[in-house]
Amino acid sequence: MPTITKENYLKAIISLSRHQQKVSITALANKMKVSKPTANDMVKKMKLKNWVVYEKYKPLQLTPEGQKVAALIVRKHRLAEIFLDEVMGFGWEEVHEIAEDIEHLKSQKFFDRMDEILGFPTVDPHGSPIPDKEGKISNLNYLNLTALKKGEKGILRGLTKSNKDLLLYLNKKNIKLGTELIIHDIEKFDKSFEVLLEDERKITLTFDACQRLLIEKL
Amino acid sequence: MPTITKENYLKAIISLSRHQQKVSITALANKMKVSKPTANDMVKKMKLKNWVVYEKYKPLQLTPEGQKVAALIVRKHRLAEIFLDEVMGFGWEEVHEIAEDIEHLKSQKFFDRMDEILGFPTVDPHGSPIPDKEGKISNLNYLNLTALKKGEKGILRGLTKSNKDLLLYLNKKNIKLGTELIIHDIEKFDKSFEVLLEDERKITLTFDACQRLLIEKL
DNA sequence: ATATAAAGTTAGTTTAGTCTAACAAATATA
DNA sequence: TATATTTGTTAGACTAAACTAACTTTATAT
Repeated sequence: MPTITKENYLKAIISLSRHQQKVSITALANKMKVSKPTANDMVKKMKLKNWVVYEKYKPLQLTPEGQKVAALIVRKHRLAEIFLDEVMGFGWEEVHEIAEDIEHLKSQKFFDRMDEILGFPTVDPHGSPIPDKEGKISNLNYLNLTALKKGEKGILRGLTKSNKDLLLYLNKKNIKLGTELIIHDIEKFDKSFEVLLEDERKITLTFDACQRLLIEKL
Repeated sequence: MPTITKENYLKAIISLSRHQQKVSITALANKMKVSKPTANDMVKKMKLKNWVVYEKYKPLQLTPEGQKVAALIVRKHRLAEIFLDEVMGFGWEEVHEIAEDIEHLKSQKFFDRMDEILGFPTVDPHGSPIPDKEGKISNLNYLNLTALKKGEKGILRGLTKSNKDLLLYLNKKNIKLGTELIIHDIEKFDKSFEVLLEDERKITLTFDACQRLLIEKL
């Protein structure tokens, strides 16, 4: 049984390995806001549980077993997020923090019932996929908005590296999951995107913002 | 900030002091399923936090401060129970276990929203009162069913010392919170109660069962 | 290629929560 | 009342998760 602490280390590792598949002790320590020796010790313990591949002085990686345990926590997190949003009426920008807490609950029944109430969703309100009960992640491979060319059309399906500010920004512009976007123009000098929305509004998104939007191309 | 462990000790103490106002170390150790030295140490720590009044070799008691902290956990527990029952469709007999886990969540917002969704209830599905946000318990002083005399009428408002078997038993007889009961007769030799229900059914309840039913007298 | 910086490790300490073994105090009972 | 039993305490040890200080490897940069 993973403790809450170890669950959080696992989450930190998968989160870090989304951007670089090999993870350093220092990166992990920073993410977890602990000292390097603490992260080091914990990695050794996780190795004993066969959750990570690790050799002294080398970067670490999750084992398939570690990935599964991690995916099941992510599953709980994301189900909680949708539940908070859709059933309890919390805003898109406040669900993450509460879900951080809920994801560590042990009751399997509780999450199964959420899943059922929500109609067995496969993507959460941030648009990220929800691992199934076996920890398998269906890879829907969405594109980055910056991969689209002038004139192309897509639907917002998710966000990467989402944070409060991005969520509030999108909320303000009334852009949600499912919103249809057409690339009207791309400004050469700063790579900003002029995007046309369903309701005919034309808005400008910085390149940085576009990099965070996951799109299903139409 | 109470840790989850200390929260559970507090809950154990209020639970024990419902039946005897002074609580012994041994009773606490048994309730928490830990050794006596462990309970002893913990009581010392709780004394430092000013949650209990305690002198060596004497029974212990919660301070007003300890009572408040405990009441706020009970509040979370009971809100969770109703939410699980009414919103998530769990059965009356399965909510307790899940709520044991949920009650330790830190997010105030989460419980406030539950409270709102449920219409600010003052009694939980087991019929026990819900402490308010300040930890105050409105004492509705319900009577024990055994306090009623032949011919008297009451409404089931709660249960004491409820357990799975009692809940299943009442479920089977279709007795719920709010069910109206009339004392039809009291059997002298075993003190069992013959009770008339709203739907004209006449059922027999053992004295033991009656002792667990909290009634609002009409 | 060597020196410096960055990254990782070891050793020793701390706090929370748990244990067992042994002893002391309070209570019950012959 | 004296003894036995129950209850409570002390002492010492363990594990998980954290820390700092000091040292070793590996990487980087003249």
